[in-house]
Amino acid sequence: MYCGRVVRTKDPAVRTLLIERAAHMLRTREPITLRTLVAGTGVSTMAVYTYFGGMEGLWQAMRQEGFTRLAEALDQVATTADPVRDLAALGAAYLTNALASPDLYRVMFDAAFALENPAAADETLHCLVRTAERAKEMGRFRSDIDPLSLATQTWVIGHGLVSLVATGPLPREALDHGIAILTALFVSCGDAPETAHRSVTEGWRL
Amino acid sequence: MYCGRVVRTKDPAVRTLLIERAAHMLRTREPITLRTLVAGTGVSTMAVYTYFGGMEGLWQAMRQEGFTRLAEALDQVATTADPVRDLAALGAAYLTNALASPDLYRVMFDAAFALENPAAADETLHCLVRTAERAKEMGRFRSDIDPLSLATQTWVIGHGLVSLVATGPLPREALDHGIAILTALFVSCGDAPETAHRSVTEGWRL
DNA sequence: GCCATAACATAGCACTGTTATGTATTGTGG
DNA sequence: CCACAATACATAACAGTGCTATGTTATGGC
Repeated sequence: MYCGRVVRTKDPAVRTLLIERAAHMLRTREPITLRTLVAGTGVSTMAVYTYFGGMEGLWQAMRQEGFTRLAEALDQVATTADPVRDLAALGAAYLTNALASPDLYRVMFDAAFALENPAAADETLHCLVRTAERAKEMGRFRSDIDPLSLATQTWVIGHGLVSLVATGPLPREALDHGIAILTALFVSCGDAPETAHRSVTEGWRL
Repeated sequence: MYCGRVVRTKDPAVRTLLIERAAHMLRTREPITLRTLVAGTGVSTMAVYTYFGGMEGLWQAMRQEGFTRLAEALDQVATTADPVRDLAALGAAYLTNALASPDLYRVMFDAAFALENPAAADETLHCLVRTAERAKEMGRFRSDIDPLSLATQTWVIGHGLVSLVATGPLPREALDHGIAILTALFVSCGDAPETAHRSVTEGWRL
């Protein structure tokens, strides 16, 4: 059996260089095109095709990078003895991360990436689910509460808030609505109203 | 003082023709470009510039059209004796309208249209606010509830749901989470849990 | 040391939105 | 009534886009 010879290997440094340059151009609001991306880097336009298979592949890589950073940001949220506070803090971290780089956020949730990487969504939800489970085990939530559903609902609230604020319709102060909605949601899960309100306002530090 | 003469007037029919054709191409997933848009219509590419000032102007007109249709869809929601049900129905109508034409929805909330037409958002919120006021007057909500805030929160929930479902991360069944979140929100406003649940499930017909 | 194969560079293609330029049309003031 | 000025519209060109065809260079296994 003939095994084809592998003769040249891609340089991973070039790949990360392009991604970081694209991320930088995204931050500085420069339009990212094939030619502006490679300009000044010394590499030619073909590099985008050998490393990403085209511009769409680069955007996919950017989305992956965005989800990775989001997961890191959520992981850095402190775990305290109050899981309800932590759940609100995770929501706040979601907002902070998204509003810190709204352009990357827009790329992440750009349409037409359906099912491209369904694991990314689950990964994002994972720490939310664990925190919800913890709150349930501590007796803050009723035993019939589904942690995954609650995590999803928390995500929905955070995403709706940051979407409407980032794209313009709602002013930045509207983020405070998150406190009321989350508190109502957690109370409906069995937490005591005063306790829930205190935990949420404590975790909701933007 | 010299007043310039107005000698030729634009034909409004051409404007609506282009908008409707663009809307149709949006529905049929055809890529909308300057040339594909005017192809077959008999008008030349310059028409887009005389009527919209360019492609960006056409997208703005599309957004306006989208918000107008959304307002009409919300206006068609029946007003019953149960304002809490109506509030949930408005949320459901928002989802239905958005998912019926997800591409138009994406255009509407496309980024970089910040403050382009801030009245559009208020217009969208208006019937939500009125319904919230009605529920408050009927004693379903506490007297300290701010209808505008509650309407905004309802909008945030609906928008978060439809965004995550339309762009892929969440499956369509996730729309059912709206019932739990809205019920929790309305209960937090003073409505009785059983009554709120019944009203929301009644209004939440997708 | 071959030499097949991948990495890379160059030039061109079809397409995009936009604009410059020329023509046709039309309402109105004299 | 009608000449004219200003607008609507058509044609063609321009700069820029992503992408691909083609040629060149470099490299690692036999």
